Amino acid sequence: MTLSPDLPNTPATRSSATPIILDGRAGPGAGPGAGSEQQSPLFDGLNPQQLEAVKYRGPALLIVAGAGSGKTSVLTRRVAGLIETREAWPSQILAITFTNKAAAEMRDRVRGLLGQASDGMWISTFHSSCVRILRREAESAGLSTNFSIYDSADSKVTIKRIIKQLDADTLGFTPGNVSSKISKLKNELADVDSYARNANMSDPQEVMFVEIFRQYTRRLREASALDFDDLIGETVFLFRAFPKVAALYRRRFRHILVDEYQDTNHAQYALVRELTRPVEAELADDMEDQGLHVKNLQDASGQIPGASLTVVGDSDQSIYAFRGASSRNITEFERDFPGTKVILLEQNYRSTQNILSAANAVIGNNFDRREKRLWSAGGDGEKIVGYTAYNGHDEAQFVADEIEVLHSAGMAYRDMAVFYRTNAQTRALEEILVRAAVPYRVVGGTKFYERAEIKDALAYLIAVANPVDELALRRILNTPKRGIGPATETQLASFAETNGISFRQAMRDSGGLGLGPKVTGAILQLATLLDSAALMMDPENPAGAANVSDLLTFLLDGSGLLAVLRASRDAQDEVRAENIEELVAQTKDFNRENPDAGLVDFLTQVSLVAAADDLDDASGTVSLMTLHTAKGLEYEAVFLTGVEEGLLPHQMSAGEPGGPAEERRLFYVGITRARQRLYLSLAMTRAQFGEVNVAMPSRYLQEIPATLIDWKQSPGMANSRGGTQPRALNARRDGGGFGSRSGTPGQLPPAPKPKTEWANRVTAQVRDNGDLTLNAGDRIRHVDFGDGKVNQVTGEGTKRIAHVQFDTSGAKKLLIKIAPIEKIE
DNA sequence: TGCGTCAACCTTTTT
DNA sequence: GGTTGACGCA
Repeated sequence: MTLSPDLPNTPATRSSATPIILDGRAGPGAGPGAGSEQQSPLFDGLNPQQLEAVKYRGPALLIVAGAGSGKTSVLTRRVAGLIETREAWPSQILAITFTNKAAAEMRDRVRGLLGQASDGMWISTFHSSCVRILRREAESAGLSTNFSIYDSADSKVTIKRIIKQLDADTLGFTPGNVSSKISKLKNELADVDSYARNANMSDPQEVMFVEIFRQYTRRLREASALDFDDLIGETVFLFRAFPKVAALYRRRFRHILVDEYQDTNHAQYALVRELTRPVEAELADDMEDQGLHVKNLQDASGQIPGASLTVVGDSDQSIYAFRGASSRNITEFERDFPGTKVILLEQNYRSTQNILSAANAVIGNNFDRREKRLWSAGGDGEKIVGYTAYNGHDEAQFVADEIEVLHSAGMAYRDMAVFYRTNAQTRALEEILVRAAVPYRVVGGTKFYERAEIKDALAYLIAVANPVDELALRRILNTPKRGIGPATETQLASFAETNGISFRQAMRDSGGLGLGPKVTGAILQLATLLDSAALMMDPENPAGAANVSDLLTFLLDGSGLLAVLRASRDAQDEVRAENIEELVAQTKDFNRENPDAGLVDFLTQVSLVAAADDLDDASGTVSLMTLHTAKGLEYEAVFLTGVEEGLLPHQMSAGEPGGPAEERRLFYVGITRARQRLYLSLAMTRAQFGEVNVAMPSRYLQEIPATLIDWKQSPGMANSRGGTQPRALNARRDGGGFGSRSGTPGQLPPAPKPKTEWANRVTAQVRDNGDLTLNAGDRIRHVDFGDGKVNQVTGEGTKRIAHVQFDTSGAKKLLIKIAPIEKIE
């Protein structure tokens, strides 16, 4: 195994001042000697295309960057170059990424290159940039500066209420389909009115949808809230409606860089367009008169030319079409921005040639793409390892075993990742990884800020920050339980509606509603709590201007939210209480890191965290994530699981135009994350909704040349020997068994080393062994693995781990407390 | 109003 | 397999 343990093997340990993409793995031709006239370390070790991409100057630059071709490095050096040569002030640069993590990484790297000189740049996500603009320009935008940001769950709750109120479910409307339709429309910059103008109003379905959309829009406005899509759309509308406001930002940002351009949707495209338009001479002169110093920016005709635009993208990695992303933006870039220079980066510095060959072969099946072939100077490397498991647990066991093999060969856990198509697949993986005592982290999934108890606690903060946010108020109304039921809630809501007052005011006035004294008391108490909390944050109040963590503590104490959870005997509530304490700790961190920031800033940051953002490179654990989350990341070893029909490509994608092609890109993205080792695994049966279904190998597997894969257990083998004869694996497609497509019979060779049949057949069985004590030398019997000898016991308490040599299943680590084992003599 | 039980539905991917 | 909603009872 060539794991090259001597190489600097994590991104985290690399100094950002070194040529990041070209560390010890760089091949010939990429190293020094690419030019001798360069004085700046910015140009060190770049290949000719990269160098050109860093140095080129012009109105528009499109960098078509294949996976692993060093685009982030190019982008950061380009930014640094603009500053170093004094072509731009930091404040004139706007760099946009898709995730906060990518933004943070770019910021760090630029800081590594420039030091303090990088302060003042805007390096952030589309959404964060837009929030920043909208809060600054709230007055023009017709918003309050403290507007709430609704995540998709918030939107769905709101829509659900509207559907219920309108009885629209009888027409087949669900929160899911309505919210995705509204989202699509907003991504196309449509609003209710523009949609209604073109709607077929003789269709009752259509009429109802317009009504839902209208009410949704109204509710958000009344709550002073914007949903995710609004953040972009409203910024575009703001710029279009207020040329003077737009001119401020057009003047300010002279260099705009957009990463992952293939994943921009129409609204984001429009935003980029608006920002890169020139400022008309007349407007520029006005600005000069107001003391805004634009003289040196104006050209001969007096206008301020549009900002220079650099976009980086790869249509082969476009995986967000479902969210309205359109690779049209990248294919039509040259037409949209005349005078564009296009640079292709095809040399890959990440993966072995075997991995790249597989990736190229797979993506080559997508027609209608610009031909691009990744190549590496780093050598073939190991073969891809394939494994066909009996079921999801067996697959997970394979992953766990291989992780341990890699780990004992010297690879750190943090350099390994397990990918899957759907979040539901984590269950089996987690069960096995816990049992096998493999340290892991699930990235994304049920995110911290999406947990119910965290949303409850945050709703208290939101209710203070934005008193008219009815959604937040209704969430906390009876959380923790104070005897305010749905009936009372509805009464308060209609009381507010009929009197034209806010829900919050209705709570304050609830004394006159004739509700029971207990209920009234509870409502008034909550209203008072929120009012005094608001006073704490009021800058006018001399004793006020409390920080976020003080406020949160005050609200938790006053509401009893935390106390109730602590008092509960439910073990789950214990976890929930810990989560809330974690949130308190986070507010303290926030205060420390952002001494000048307030409540609204904290809530904004929380609203915009993405799955990949909480990924901690230093955690020392294996990372588990969806293929979507994996984009932009890289690992020494990658396990791509569930490579089955129905999962990858996913069932749901089959009906959608371009679905299978997008799924193929997803597979491609997964493959290209791997540096040294790639594992592809699938299961013959997979449990779904507690039901076991037969799975077939993914069509994409056949697109990888057989010579690149070393099957430890091939689909064909599993078919012939796994005792599942009637369920011939590829029967539906060609009847010839797996791999006999289009005249290439037996593309997949039989497995070289027939292992013990289903030695790994693993069940989901878990037990609690309580106080079972094991010592080195003991013999044990495992439900799945059979008998074995304990070599060593490590760890303490509930985390004790037995290192066992099984007679037939090899060496494994087991978490003693929950492993299905017993001691034998 | 709260709580228990049962049934339905679910799962694509996410800023 | 796990959550959410409807329904019925205290």
